[in-house]
Amino acid sequence: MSQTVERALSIIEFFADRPRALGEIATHLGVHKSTALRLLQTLEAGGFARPVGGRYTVGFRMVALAHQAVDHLELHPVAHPHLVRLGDRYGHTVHLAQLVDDQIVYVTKVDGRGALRMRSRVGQAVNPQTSGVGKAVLAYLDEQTRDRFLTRIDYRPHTATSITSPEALRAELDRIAERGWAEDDGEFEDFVNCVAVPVRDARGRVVAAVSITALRALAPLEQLREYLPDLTETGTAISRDLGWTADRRP
Amino acid sequence: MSQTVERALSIIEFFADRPRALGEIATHLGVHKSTALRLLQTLEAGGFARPVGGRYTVGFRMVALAHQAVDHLELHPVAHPHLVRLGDRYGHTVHLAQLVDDQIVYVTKVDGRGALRMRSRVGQAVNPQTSGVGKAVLAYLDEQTRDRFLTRIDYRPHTATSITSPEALRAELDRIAERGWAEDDGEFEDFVNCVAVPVRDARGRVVAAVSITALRALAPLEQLREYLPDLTETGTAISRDLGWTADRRP
DNA sequence: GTACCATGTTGCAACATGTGCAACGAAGGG
DNA sequence: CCCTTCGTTGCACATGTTGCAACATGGTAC
Repeated sequence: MSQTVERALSIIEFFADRPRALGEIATHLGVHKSTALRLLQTLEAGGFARPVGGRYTVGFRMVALAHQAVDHLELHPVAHPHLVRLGDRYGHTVHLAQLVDDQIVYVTKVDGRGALRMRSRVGQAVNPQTSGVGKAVLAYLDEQTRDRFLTRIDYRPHTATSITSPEALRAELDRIAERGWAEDDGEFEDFVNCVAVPVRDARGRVVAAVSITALRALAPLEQLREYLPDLTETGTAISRDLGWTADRRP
Repeated sequence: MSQTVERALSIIEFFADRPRALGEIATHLGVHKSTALRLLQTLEAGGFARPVGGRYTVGFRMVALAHQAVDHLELHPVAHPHLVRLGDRYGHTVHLAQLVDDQIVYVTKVDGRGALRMRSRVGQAVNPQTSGVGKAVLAYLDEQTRDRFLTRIDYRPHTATSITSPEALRAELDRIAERGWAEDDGEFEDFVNCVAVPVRDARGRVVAAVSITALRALAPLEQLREYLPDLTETGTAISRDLGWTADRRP
């Protein structure tokens, strides 16, 4: 493991939050200003840092590479048009989260038409137990993988409706697997709710989930549930585009 | 400048293109496998790399940081809803490109409803002379900045309609400044055309441009020009949201 | 079944590379 | 005009990075 690279990455983490001056960065790392400067110069030369008013931020080369990476995820280009259609029709925020190794990560996001934007971000890992997409994926995982998730989860409640024990979560997941869709009843932020359905790959395994999210004040769960036929159809359409055919259900 | 960090960034560039195996990466850098491995392990630990089937790709932490950075650009959150509205209404691809230092960079992109997607990418620098957004920004720059752009440009033609000399470009920019909008008549790829208008900040300076882009076969320039009243209104609306008022024209 | 090749991984010694220091220049405030 | 603060440069030292050789693993051919 390379100390120098570790420091460089740590710098990026630091100024991604907000632009930072050289001095700040040096003290943050606990190194001499000259050391920080040389790392920054290297990052800047590579387009990973960019000076702005005497401070440094994330450079555009890094942004472009990250977007390129998302485009390369097989799911993103396939699913995107479907999500846009959903967003168009209902005006609420639409998410696609994908199972990647031991995480469930937002891969696409279509903002709703309202003035507020959800805090979620593409590339961010979701809380499996407090989000619709998380539960929609968990519900269909094989025993072993699901258990690995269940034991790693931090069950501290975010809101009054949060699921706070593996047992409760397991029961909820069974219910979800049976009826074919999941919901988030303000379990992460009490003023936000959503409905979600799974997405399958060519081998019939659930690899992702699509959700429609809205402020409770704008569209309560009862209303979101009315979108389920369309949402389910969208989930199936994406699955089909990925090569799935109904008869190959595992 | 740090050689180690340089190598690490070079690795990211390399596997962002497509997933790469350790051996490939080592020979690409011209270093020993063990060296490449340690750099990769560091990148992986920091979430900047991610193993996938014996190869490495861009990690999700890096993606999340890049998205965070774009959200922090003042323009992006302000302009995004306006662009979505345009995309909704016409179904064509909408771009927002911002002037950042000595580059014009795509900051937001709303994909059209067609099956094809434009190759452009958020974070990518645009060709100033062959794109609508590029020319719409150039047209309003102060002499000095504009000239710096004009001399740095590579005037090799991309298509039959490309502008191939500083003189021709300068004339075109004057025309644009006069009428208030720019167009790209297949100057980068002959089957793509677009119209673009400038966006001003609170001080009245042009800092960005919005464009509607479409395949010529789908919507030729004559049709795109019909969107100009709406597009102009959108540009003005974004400018107003940035604090601009018509009387502060410089 | 075995031999072979390609691939990724670890321990170690050598030295190239990154490090902190001190000194300098520039910019801004009292 | 002095003083402080911040970024930048040159240099000597030693720390962290490097390549090597040996090992481990998995796949392929015979």
